[in-house]
Amino acid sequence: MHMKLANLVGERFKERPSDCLIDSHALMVRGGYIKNVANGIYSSFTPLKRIVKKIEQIIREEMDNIDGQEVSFPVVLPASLWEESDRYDNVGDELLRFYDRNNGKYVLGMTHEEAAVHLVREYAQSYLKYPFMIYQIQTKFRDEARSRGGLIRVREFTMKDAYSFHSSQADLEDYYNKCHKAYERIFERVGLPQVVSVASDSGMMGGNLSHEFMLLSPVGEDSVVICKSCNYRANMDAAENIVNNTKDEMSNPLTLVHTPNINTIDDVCSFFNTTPDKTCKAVVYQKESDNKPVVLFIRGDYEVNEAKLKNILGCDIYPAEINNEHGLVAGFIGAYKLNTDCEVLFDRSLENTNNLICGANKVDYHYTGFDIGRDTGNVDYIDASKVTANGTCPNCKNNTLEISRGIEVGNIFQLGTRYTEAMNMTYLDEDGKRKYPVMGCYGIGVGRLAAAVCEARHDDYGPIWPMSVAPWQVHLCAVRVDDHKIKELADNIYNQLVKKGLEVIYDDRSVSAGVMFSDADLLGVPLRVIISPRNLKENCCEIVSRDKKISLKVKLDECIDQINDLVFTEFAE
RNA sequence: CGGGAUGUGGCGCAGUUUGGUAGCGCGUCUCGUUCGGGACGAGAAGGGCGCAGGUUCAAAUCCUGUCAUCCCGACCA
Repeated sequence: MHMKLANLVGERFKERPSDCLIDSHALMVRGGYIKNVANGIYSSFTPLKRIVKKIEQIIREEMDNIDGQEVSFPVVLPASLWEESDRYDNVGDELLRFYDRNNGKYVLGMTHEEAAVHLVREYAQSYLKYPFMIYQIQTKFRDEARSRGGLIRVREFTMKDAYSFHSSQADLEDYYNKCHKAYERIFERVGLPQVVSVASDSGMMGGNLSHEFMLLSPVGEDSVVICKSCNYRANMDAAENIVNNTKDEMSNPLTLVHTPNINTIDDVCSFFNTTPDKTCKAVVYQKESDNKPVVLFIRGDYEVNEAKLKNILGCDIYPAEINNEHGLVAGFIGAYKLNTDCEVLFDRSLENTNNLICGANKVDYHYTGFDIGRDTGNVDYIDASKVTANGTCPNCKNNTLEISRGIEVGNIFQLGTRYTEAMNMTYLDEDGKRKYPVMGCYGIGVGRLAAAVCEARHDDYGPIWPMSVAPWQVHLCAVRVDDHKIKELADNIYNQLVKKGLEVIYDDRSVSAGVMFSDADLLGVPLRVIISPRNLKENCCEIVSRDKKISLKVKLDECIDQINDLVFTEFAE
């Protein structure tokens, strides 16, 4: 089998495609790794396919290492399975629903909890069968509202998803920790030791404890809260916001002020010549369940964390249109004497505040001197605001929180009995009683992980793949193949390297060195071997690493062993 | 689903304001000269301007509709 660059299907581009915003996307297009087929749907060329295979193999080894058994679920699932778990109607539009020729309802699998339960519920009827974990590496489809960033966020993608089943919560927790460690090994082996785990919001998966594995990167889509003083790390959606207010010594009396056309916090601040933290704003949402508005009061300088609010309300929410019903006066909603039949909530950012400016529930009027304790009586405060930079750490209480962006490359969930109960999967326990097994689930986006490696490890000229996932181990360049001696020698070295069992891409095109090296940069193979007249004169070949850290001249009769050594020692990460 | 932008040979773009029947760079093919970081010369192929209507003697340019892509937001195991 000859793997010559001249025959490699796919073209490489000199120029950056205009619609590629992030580097990994641009380099994967420029390097002939991917081609867009439709919105959020890509084909892969051979280089990416080889990378993905290696990543999958690493994942497989680590999953098998924690006693996982590889299985395969269908991509197309009957709606009835999703109705059993009550998700058919509860998951949003990202679940692609369709009908077959007999008008049967089906969905494209976006996650496989139902299929996993379906596969094992007859088998695992005795406590003696537990625990066990099954996993697959397979295509998922999620009809995302907006795909972006090349392989970072797509609609069709390959994912490793694992499902564990336990006869106790304690056993689940034990396994969860094992899986956490396995994930750390996976990310380290693919060349991303810097991936961190953060506490996360469980979202549509249900269940309790969950973690996300994040590659911190400015192009990431998630906000991650990290404490500089301790090891607290959480997704913004799950981060508790701690606000320590101190009251002014004197509470001024409530004073009605005429504020014509002043209906945003910015307007209020410039009108009163003050700052947003001295204001109380109202944010109105509508509940998905009954469409009723919910009013949340929050200090003017904080933002609503909709994920947390959603969890508190127990249903989906969306921004409300305020049409001056329910006693709500758009732009002038205030907590004092708000006469409404809506649910009213107070964020903890308002706890222990006074002398704030708030709306007066009357067009063109605000109050100053609002003292929440005095003017609204005793209210309960909820945690529904976003953490801010330099906020207080919920763990160590220092004001050392930082906010970064992160690419979520994997996650792990303690699901509990959410699915086994809904789908009536039970087993007989030691004590003779019928119980619901406890589940965990564990995902890694394979394509996204490849993109993340590229994002974290590249220069202006191309990706710098680690040996563990590189499409080839050695990139052999024959400069000046019109010289018969060069051609013969390079062919010979190629054959010897292949005979050694090395994965070699061989460039014997009759092109200028610049073209050859640029293409090699785009393919990002860790070791480059250069045969050229110049080297031949010294009876040498040149071995350089893609990251430029190694550059050697090696005698020809030693080069095969030397290359072999480098691949399996120096670069064996 | 809101807001913004863009669709012109394989890729990157100009031309649109002021309608006159499409151009540049890269790439591709042929020949020759070059040859260690995207060489040079000569020649050649390839698009009718996202799509559908309309206005006009004439539309890439104007109008209407529609589709697609990208960006911001909403949403998201």
